Amino acid sequence: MRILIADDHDLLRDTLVMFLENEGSMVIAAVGTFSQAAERIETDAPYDLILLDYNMPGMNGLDGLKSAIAMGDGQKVALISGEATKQIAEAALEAGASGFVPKSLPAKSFVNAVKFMAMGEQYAPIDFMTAPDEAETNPLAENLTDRELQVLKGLTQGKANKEIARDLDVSEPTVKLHMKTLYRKVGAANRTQAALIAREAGLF
Amino acid sequence: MRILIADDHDLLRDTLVMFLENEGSMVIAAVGTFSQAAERIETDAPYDLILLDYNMPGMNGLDGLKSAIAMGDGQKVALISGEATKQIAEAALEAGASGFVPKSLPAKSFVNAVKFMAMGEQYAPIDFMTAPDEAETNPLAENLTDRELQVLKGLTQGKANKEIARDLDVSEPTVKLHMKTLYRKVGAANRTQAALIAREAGLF
DNA sequence: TACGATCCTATCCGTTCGGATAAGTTACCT
DNA sequence: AGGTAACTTATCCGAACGGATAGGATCGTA
Repeated sequence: MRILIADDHDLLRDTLVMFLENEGSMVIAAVGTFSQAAERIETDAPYDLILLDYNMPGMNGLDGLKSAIAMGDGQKVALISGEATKQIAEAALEAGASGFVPKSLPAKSFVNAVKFMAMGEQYAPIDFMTAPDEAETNPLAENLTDRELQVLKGLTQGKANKEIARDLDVSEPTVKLHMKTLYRKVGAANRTQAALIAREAGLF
Repeated sequence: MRILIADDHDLLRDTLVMFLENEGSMVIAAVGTFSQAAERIETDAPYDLILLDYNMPGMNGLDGLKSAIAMGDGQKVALISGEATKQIAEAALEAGASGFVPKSLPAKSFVNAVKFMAMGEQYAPIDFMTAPDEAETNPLAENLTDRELQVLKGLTQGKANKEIARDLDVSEPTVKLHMKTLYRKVGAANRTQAALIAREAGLF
């Protein structure tokens, strides 16, 4: 079984290679950047499974995953990550990944997951995926009307009321009203606070 | 040689334990949170070396490192991390850590570093420590005077000029002047943009 | 149909901002 | 001693903002 591992943490990569090869019946190739991984996929295909680290030079979020899937010609590509959220994992599976493997997984389970995915199954740790979305989409966005969200978006881009009014094709007083009400809703005393709160909540 | 490893990534922990024990002459204890590590230090001391992950439940930045050093009664404590910056590494060594080990280290070097530190030496990878500060502390902060930074800090807390003036014990016109000049310096058209830019840059 | 929620517009008023200008004080460096 | 940079205060003015208030339009639901 041929496996390609791409992770920029040498420490994990080296120990992982040793661990997997110890398992027998596995041949592991390991690289440290996405571009190296892409090269291997080009020249060294096919692999039974390709593991890509989410935080790795060249990955650029899920872009790397997607292009690896595209160029892999049917090869199975899975995401591995230490910090990624459930949302990212879902997006990865959505994009066609064979699985998502958090680094918080015990090594034994990791081996099983690798075998599982190499056989063509889709893998993701149940407990990780069923964990409640932290505070759902956003406690903020829920209470805001569409218009208020649009105004807030303009605000987080540092725009003046007048600009926002022009963008939304409404009058300035209208924008000011939405502004005032959304301040109340998000608990801000002024526009700067509102903008920071929105950013903090990960909006836009 | 007794080693305690605390890291919340089971994957790395498991493989690492195996790798180190394979080396012979090492007895490894491994836990996944800072509180577990603290417990081991309390009951299971002494260790020849204690390795703490920087991103781990309960660590709270360098607080965990410091308290581990304090309670360790002379035991050597080192920091291990995948994402930490050079600044953090320096602060850790400053705080009395026996070393700093990035996860980007090859497994072989890792073993050497562990032995080195267990012998009482201070370790940190040269290339990592001598790497230029990425764009210095912050391209922004460099050009701002002390006062301007203080004003900017107040701004990122959503305060009004008047509040900031009171906090810094200066008059409001003074704050406004600093405001104006720092807008120019960071390239902001208004206070909201300045606040967002500062946050974006990781200031405060 | 009536109600309520949402969205839009408008006016008014006081406050806050943003910018220009002028000028004083320290402190440090040459 | 002179020069420079940073920090400080002040005044003035126009623009933007924050809040209150009072309508009107639309839409879905009771």
